[in-house]
Amino acid sequence: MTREKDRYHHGDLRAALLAAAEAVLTETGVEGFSLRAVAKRVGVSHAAPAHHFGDVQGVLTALAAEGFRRFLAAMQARQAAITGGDAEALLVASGLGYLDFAEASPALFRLMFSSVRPREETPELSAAARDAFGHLAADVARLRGVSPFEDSAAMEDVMAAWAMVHGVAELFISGRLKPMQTMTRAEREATVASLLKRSLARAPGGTGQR
Amino acid sequence: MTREKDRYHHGDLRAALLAAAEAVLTETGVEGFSLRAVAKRVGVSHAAPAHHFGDVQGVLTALAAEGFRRFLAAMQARQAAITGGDAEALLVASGLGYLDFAEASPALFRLMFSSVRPREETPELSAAARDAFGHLAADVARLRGVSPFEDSAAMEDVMAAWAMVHGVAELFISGRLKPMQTMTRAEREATVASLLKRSLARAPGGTGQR
DNA sequence: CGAGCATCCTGACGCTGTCAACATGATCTT
DNA sequence: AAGATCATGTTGACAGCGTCAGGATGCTCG
Repeated sequence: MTREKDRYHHGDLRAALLAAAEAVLTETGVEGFSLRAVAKRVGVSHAAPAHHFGDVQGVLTALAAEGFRRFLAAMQARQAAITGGDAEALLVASGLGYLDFAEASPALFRLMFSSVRPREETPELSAAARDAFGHLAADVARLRGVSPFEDSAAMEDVMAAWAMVHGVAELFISGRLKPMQTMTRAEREATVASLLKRSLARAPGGTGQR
Repeated sequence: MTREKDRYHHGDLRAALLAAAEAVLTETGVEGFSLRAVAKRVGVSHAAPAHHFGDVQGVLTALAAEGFRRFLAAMQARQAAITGGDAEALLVASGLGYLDFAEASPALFRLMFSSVRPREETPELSAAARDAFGHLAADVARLRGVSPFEDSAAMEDVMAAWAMVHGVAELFISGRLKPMQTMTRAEREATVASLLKRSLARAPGGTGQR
């Protein structure tokens, strides 16, 4: 079953390249990302990555896909940390996991959500993104007792919660949410929970859309 | 006082470069942005932009600053279009203007909010961004009758409304808000208004932060 | 043991941003 | 009016970039 180390010329170059790529991404952002810098960091020739990922877009696509998987894991981890929570508490936990990820890996977060470089149509990436979205949808389904895909009001709940937590995440890692930057961690989480609950408060009458 | 046209070699190269830069940005995104492509589009040598903007970051910074000014104008335009609206209707109008801008200039929107390339500390850029934020804060101040900078509950309202509309904008231009992509313009605006009103619904008890 | 193949390297191409040196033309001083 | 000065724009060079073609290396399996 082919141990990771001591085989081939390098070992497991693909994984090593991905790790180095994330490091480069973190240091330089998507805009300054360089394939040659990744190769140099691993100590391999500048053209080696092409054999595993095709081109630079391939590397960024694989990175984004792995990002979505870890993103989902961050939400699940927050949920696993609470014991006797109701459906709303579980949804709030997902939101906090959402923010955990964005805060821990802002460059990766932006690559996933605000970049045109990864190939969106790739099966691996679109599946990983769909799973992450599905997690939020499932949270709302549990809360409302109905699938968002069959109930437009529940779908509006999904959009509301998602947009709210995503907006907070984006603005926060951009340093534009000044009031939240000065809070303690506990204060911040309480505020985020409060904001998320707002997003679940259905307006009287709702949208009126089908 | 030095007319814009018919002087120097080109005329008003700075403005022409900015216009070309926005076109290139729209076509290629931040990641594929090229200073030489901008120069070529204007029909000028590849090093000409340096005299007006220093380097590529200077161009993107100026572009982002102009973006924030037009961003503010889009919010004001929506407000000017309604006649007898109350404070909440005015805030919703700002939100719709927010989305107008993001939808009309997604690449510029991302440059302003999700890129590390513009120099944030530049006076021109930070002032333009501050004005845009101030507009939202003023909307909330009118709605609540108190300045968000003196009332933490009102500041939470600002964060809520901002995060909500920003999240909607980001997810929408990324094509990730599927249910909203299939709506008519009127349906979409009604949904956004509904979501924005959610963000203004204070939870019973609030956050409890100072 | 040797064929085949996945893996990795070398060298080249045109592209990029930035810099230094030079040309041009408007403005200001004397 | 003439010359100096400076903003404006050009040219050429440099290293770094992504990508491709071709060659080297070493594992795997017949």
